[in-house]
Amino acid sequence: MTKSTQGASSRRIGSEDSKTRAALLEAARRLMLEEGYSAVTSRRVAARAGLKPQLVHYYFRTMEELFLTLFRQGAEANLRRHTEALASGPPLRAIWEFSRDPAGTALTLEFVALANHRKAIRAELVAYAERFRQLELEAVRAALEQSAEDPDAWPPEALLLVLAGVGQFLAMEVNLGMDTAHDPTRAAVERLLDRLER
Amino acid sequence: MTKSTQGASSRRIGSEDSKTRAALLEAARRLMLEEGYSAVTSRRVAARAGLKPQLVHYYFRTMEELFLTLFRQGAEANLRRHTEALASGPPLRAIWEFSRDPAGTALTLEFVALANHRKAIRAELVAYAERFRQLELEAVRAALEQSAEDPDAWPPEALLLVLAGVGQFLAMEVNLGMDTAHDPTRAAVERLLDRLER
DNA sequence: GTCTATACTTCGATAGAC
DNA sequence: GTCTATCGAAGTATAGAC
Repeated sequence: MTKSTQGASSRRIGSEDSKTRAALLEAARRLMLEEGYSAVTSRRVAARAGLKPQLVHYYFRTMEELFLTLFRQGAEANLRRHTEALASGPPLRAIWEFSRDPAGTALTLEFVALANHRKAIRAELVAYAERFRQLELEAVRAALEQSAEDPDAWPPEALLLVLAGVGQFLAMEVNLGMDTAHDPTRAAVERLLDRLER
Repeated sequence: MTKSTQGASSRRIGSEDSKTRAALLEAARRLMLEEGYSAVTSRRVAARAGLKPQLVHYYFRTMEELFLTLFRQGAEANLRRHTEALASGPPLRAIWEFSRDPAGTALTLEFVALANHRKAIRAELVAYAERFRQLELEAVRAALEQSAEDPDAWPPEALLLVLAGVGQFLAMEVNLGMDTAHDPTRAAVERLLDRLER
């Protein structure tokens, strides 16, 4: 279902557990974070890893395949970490902290920009985003049931999107070097969380 | 202060009110919206406008100058429209509608991604973002003074960032084709606005 | 004031050597 | 299984012709 009808290009490809391949992925990840997705070219990735450019196309059929691999790797890791965080502490706070993390948000934003005009990447991104949403939604529902809050005023869906939306918005601005109106906003959200959790 | 110490390149540049120049800018805007900033290359912009690639560099010293011009144009127009909207109707609703507009958000997102690794563009984007924030903050303050809401629980700063953050977040997801949990969130925000305005 | 001929660099990708 | 030689297309930018 994944490598089906596409570019019959029968070129040979390197094994998935190659050390070189891992180095290329790591170089790509850093480049993307530091200079944006458009800096992730075969030549620059290779240079960053101290390798020859052609190696990128030995381990990845196309640049898109490299992007997809990079995204899946990060998304799976995040999914694991987030699942654990939701289980081991107050879940609403976990969602808030996760959403407002600047480094994570920077990478996400690059992938969203990329996804906006690359079909395959959008499909992958949306699929993972839905998994995150369901995971978080369950956690928020459980948390709200234990609180004395009126669920009609702010249903779990709305509370989740407020935490995620405001968190990511703040993180995005922090990455740009902005902080106007951030302090009172963070404080207000923290008060809300205090009221809802414990 | 703007075109100071930089690339002494004494090349001649076309006049700002040229029809060709406007066509190039319009082509660039469309490309950026439809395929992202990385599709905005001199060759593609020209092709889109039905012109020769070299013309891009006659009207703009560098591609960055084209991006800056494009951004300023849109930002100024938005500033005018938004100022008007804030004055002519319920301001909190105006902010909410403005923030959750998918087309506007798509362009903004591209510029943010671009700004994350281009100094000059970041400076320009941050400057305009601050002007927007001050403008909106005044409007929110005025609106809250007329409502019976407790200003300590949700100060103007926090209310503004919730409306802007959640709105943009929803718009971003809409652009990706997502809508899970959107309806209850929109409804909750609308109820809040109903309570605060009128 | 407007546009073109042209130079040089970097891009993704493949076929074939070890 | 791993890497290199090489190609054609596309990128930015400049100098100079009209």
